[in-house]
Amino acid sequence: MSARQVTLAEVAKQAGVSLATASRVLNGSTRQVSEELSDRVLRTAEQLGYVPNASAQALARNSSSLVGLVVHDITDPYFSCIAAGVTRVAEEAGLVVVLGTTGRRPEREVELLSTLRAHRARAVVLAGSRTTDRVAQSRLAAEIDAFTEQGGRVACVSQAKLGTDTVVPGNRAGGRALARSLAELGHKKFAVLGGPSELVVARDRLAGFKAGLADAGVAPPVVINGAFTRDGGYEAALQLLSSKSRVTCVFAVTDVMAMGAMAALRERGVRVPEDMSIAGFDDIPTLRDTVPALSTVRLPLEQMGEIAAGLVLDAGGDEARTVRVAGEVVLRASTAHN
Amino acid sequence: MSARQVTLAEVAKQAGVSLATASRVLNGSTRQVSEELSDRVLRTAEQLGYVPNASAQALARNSSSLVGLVVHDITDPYFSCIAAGVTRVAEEAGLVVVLGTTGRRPEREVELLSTLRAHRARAVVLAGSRTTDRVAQSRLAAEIDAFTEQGGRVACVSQAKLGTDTVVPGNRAGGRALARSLAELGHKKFAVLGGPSELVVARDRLAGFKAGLADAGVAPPVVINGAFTRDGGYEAALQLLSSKSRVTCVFAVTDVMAMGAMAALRERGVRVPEDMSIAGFDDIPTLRDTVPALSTVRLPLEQMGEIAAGLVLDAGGDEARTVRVAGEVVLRASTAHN
DNA sequence: GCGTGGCGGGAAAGCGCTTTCCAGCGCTGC
DNA sequence: GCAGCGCTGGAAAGCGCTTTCCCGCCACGC
Repeated sequence: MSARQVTLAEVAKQAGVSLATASRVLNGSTRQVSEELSDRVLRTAEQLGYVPNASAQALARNSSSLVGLVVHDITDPYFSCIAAGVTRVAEEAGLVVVLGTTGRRPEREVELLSTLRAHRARAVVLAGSRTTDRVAQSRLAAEIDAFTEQGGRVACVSQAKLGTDTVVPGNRAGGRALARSLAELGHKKFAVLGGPSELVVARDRLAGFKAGLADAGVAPPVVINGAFTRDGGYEAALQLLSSKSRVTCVFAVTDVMAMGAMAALRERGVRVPEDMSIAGFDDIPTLRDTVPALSTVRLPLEQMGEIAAGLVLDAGGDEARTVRVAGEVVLRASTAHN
Repeated sequence: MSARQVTLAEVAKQAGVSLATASRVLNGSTRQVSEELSDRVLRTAEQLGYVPNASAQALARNSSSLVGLVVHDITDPYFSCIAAGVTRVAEEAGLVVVLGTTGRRPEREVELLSTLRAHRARAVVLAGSRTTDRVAQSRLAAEIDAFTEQGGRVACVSQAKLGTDTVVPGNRAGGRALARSLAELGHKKFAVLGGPSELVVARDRLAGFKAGLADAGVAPPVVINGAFTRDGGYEAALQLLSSKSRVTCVFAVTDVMAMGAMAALRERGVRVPEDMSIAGFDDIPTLRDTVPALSTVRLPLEQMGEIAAGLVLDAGGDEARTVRVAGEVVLRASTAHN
């Protein structure tokens, strides 16, 4: 084993041409090569099973074919959908996706970016949600600068005041619209299961929701913060149930949290939607199969990944571009009239 | 922008040492360097924000820090769980994961492997399910050979007669055990929603299930084949309902298919488990939140990813190793006595 | 005192490509 | 007839590292 790899030099020699010619044939050089030589090179390359060494190419060209993708947790449907979108676009462009997971640790994000920089990734999509932690943010910003200085491009999914291209879901507007729809159903007493207070996404959705309630002349909601996960939603719901508040409708700031919350309600014998209405945010695909079907604000997750990848791949100007993606309220069986 | 990248040479010059010394300091060379020089190098590297060029390192060392991961569809929880396991192990080992998705097209698998070979990935985990398509299989085998020839390692998740390290879930045994458990509940008339007949995983689970029924002295099941997806399960279930067969229990060969089937049953007003019991296979995390909770055969998906990554990362002998992972029958609310 | 061996440091030869630069050649235009 | 041009092919200089090889130095043992 470990038969040494076929190199361009071997192909060239075998075909009786120079290294330069072989290189020109086997890669879309601007230079023309006569059909005869070209054929010969192609044939011998094929015959020898030649595969160019990507590292060498990257080194010589000073640019690689890697695209980074940084997510918190790939098992979370929110992220895996975005990942699907990003990989689709990247693969179509003949690029290769490097997947990094942070486990929700901001410092991991910085580490990953640095690794990606080491690999001279040509672009990175950051799909983690930004925090309000000043220190973490500034370190991240510094790393992003270093990355772009080197000629790499960065795009974020979800808002980030980081001066990068960004795909911004309508978190605030979505939350607001949802609140109004729910108020129209006659609910008067709301609870919100919010994520960790330092997450911008969570804050925006909450703020939007509050604004929507205010629009409808409804009292502000009870807010319970929990982890941004299924179990976080579960815990938060339990906490809500054990509190004295008599709410009739609860909004979990992500679908994943809402699923956890529904499990908690079910366990405690609280019927959805008869005793309690519940809604989430994102419209992850698994929602189709919950019972009752969960009301939510639909975000085109895969498409968001595609857009982010698109932004980051076509050069664009120096200007940071922002693409807004609207959320659409989808009322299903988990929310009823009150 | 595009301020040229800090190179080792610059660090060396700045620190007043040779290239060799700088290299030795900044990477775990076996050679010792005096503390004084070492300090100086480290300090200037830090100060200049030096990040080694991974491509150059890969080229010089003739080995990269890339690990490939090939899945059919990253949004499928089965694969995303495995992916989580693989990335965890890879990241701990300081490696970087390259994610490739095939969309269930066998030729894509070959392409991806070739790309990974171009990148001199040091290892690859193939998480797609093998098919019985001879041509596709032999092309894949050839590509795997080429990859290993080059010193890369390959591991497969799910059985593959490909001569690679393999993590083998107990598909047959799991199917068999499940069948027996279900027969014990008193069911006499079964249906199986099988995947495409050329998928080995699907076949094995089906075969095991049939064997289990035979063990219990129950008649063979009605078999309906559909796509290996949620919608495939949905369609297959509809087909089952419109057929004349009066079955009381249905086994979908994957949880994802089972979820689709449950949706179909729900739509048609067939109550689970009162009118029909249903069970799946895999125990994907989302199962926790279906109603009724789905009976299944539990596979430690994330762990399988970890094991595969482990196999592929620690050198091991030339021998192809096989790790068997047992499935455990988990009966939940979706299956009832008959 | 001098060969020996161990050790820290540097020069330089690659690793497998890309790309610049130059040589040769057949044209055109004066 | 020849300067000038466009075009194809090859030689060779990198790209940023790692690693071999060599050199000088010091501590030893005889």
